[in-house]
Amino acid sequence: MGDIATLANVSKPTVSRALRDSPLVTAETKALVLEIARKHGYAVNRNAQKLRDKHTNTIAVVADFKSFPGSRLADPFSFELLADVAQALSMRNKDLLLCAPAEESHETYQSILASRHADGIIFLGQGQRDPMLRQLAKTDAAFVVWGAVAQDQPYCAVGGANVRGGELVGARFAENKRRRAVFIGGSDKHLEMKQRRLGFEKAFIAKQPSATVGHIAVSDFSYESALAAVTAYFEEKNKTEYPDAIFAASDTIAMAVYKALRDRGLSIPKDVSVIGYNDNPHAAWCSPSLTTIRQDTRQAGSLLVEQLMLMLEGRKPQSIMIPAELIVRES
Amino acid sequence: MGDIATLANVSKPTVSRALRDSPLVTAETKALVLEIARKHGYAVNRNAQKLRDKHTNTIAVVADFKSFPGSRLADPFSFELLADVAQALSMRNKDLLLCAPAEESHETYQSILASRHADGIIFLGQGQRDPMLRQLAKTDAAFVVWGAVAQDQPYCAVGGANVRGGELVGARFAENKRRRAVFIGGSDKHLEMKQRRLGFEKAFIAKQPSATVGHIAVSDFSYESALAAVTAYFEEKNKTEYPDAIFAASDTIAMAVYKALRDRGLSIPKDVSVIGYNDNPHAAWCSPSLTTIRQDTRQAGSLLVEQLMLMLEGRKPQSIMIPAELIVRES
DNA sequence: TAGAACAATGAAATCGAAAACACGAGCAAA
DNA sequence: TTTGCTCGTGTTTTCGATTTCATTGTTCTA
Repeated sequence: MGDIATLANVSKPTVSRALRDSPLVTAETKALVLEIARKHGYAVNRNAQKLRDKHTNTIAVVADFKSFPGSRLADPFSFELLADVAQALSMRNKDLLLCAPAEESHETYQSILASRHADGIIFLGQGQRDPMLRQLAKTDAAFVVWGAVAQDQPYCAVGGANVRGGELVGARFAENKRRRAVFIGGSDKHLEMKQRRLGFEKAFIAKQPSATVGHIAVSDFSYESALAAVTAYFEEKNKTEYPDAIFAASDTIAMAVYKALRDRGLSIPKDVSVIGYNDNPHAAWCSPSLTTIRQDTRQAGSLLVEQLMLMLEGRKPQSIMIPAELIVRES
Repeated sequence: MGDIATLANVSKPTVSRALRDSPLVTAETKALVLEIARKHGYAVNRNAQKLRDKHTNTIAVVADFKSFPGSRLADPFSFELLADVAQALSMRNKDLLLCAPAEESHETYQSILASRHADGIIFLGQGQRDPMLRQLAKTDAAFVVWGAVAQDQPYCAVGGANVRGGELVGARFAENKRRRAVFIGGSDKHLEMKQRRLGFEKAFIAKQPSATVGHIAVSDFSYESALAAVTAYFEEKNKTEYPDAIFAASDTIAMAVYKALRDRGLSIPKDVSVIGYNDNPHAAWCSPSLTTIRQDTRQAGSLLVEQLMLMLEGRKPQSIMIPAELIVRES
């Protein structure tokens, strides 16, 4: 910056002001400085800026790419969410630091903020880290979470209306006169999964009091483990006990269900209805196309960013639920 | 840092050295400083560090999330690649700055480096930005690109063996005695697409000299535009001219082909063979399961990072092709 | 025409860490 | 006993931009 100043025959502060388009410098000087800076490919050093300004203008985004080490991709839903968060941040001119932390402790995340790596954190996926997040909330850390929105939560979360989503599925199965429904998804440690299951069971049984509801637990949300879980389930039941409706907690799991049903020669939806969650692109493309629950990731992304910005301005953020919509297709 | 120094009864540089585990300080002092720092939740200010050190330890990754504005996700392949690049970077303790630049010019990217935002750039997807990249290569910018590897390229690229991939498909169709093959993919401005098409046509015609090869161009790689393009293609042909083999430049496009064929009551693979590209997870799940070309994104990610690191060390990087593998399934 | 108000600019201090350099103590060799 | 070296530590300077605060002219008002 000193060089530019010399070249323009002004002082460093003037260059700084010109570059930040301050009203304190003449249009003439401004133009001169800008021209010289451009010509020499000069760009202000962001690190000096960050040091001086004491804020970094960047947000750390924590995403779990792999549902477990060595597996293939997590559900594409996470990526849509990431893409939409990225867009929301870029609209506010914030930089996005993508984190896949090695160690999962609140100290790790505190130090991201303490070291001025980022001004705030967005967690894409609450998963099983609720206890850690509660710890983190005790500090003055600025963060928001995509996940279940609950009553007693000491931190700000934005998430789908999971209970409602479950209810929609339960009601739909009931309407179609299904009698042996099964939920397949994660354990109750996963708050979102628990909400979906609860809403589902309640709504289904309310309308079909004499029907039954089962539960298949999967350890992670990969296709492989879901397939293993469903297969095991079928193998220990005899044919008369087979479900006639399956609610999969994600579309990826639903694909594993499709496979298991096809292997057994069961037809979808005649023998068994299937409903998924998230409305992955290919839910619409597969055959039969998959009925599923859609959550608007675009809206989710911008709400997450919006609430975090509120926190950074010192204002109070709000936990928000975004609607769940049943997309009825063939399954 | 000054405070920690006072508390530990030493000077700032000693704290600095202790924290960086320098051999110049006593194990005793080191332990004391570490303990005090931990207790007070102190973390070194990364921005001051970056300013002083003149390098940022962060890499900018440019990813195109949307194939065109307003569309849904780009092909999941990009995300697998992103995930694997993220992992490769985190193994080297590099931070990942995710960029979705508004303006696509070499100046934009130069200024990311000039402003010390990042030390280097990884472009995930060459797309149509080859001319821009050539401009950028004229500067001393450190960057690598996922995309087509070509002879006269003035920059370092890591990419799939697209010609070879195309050849595998062409050979496979020829083996199956197909006579009217069609390639559906992007224009020749997209170097990767061009390579796939060329390899395909050459290999197919070589083994089936009397056969024909057609070409359907799609503007972007979304399901919707692919479906529109295929549909239009079928509508202007009469039945006898229908292809009996279709090579889709991505699995997403292949799904659109599936849909179009199903709509016309054509059976896969009896009437028409279909082969895709990338081996998306659900290529294996759909029915009939999709024969496709696999590229190892894990390897791609670590090679991209490795070559970039070479550049940053001042050594000469190398463009590298990773193998294409034909995954034979039902289609 | 003096004095105030104002507009544009410059000098110096600051952010937090790290490297260069300096220094004193302890020890070995001469 | 003196010189010279190593070891641990402290002093000082530096990185580059920005924000006081001070300083010029300039214009306007009484």
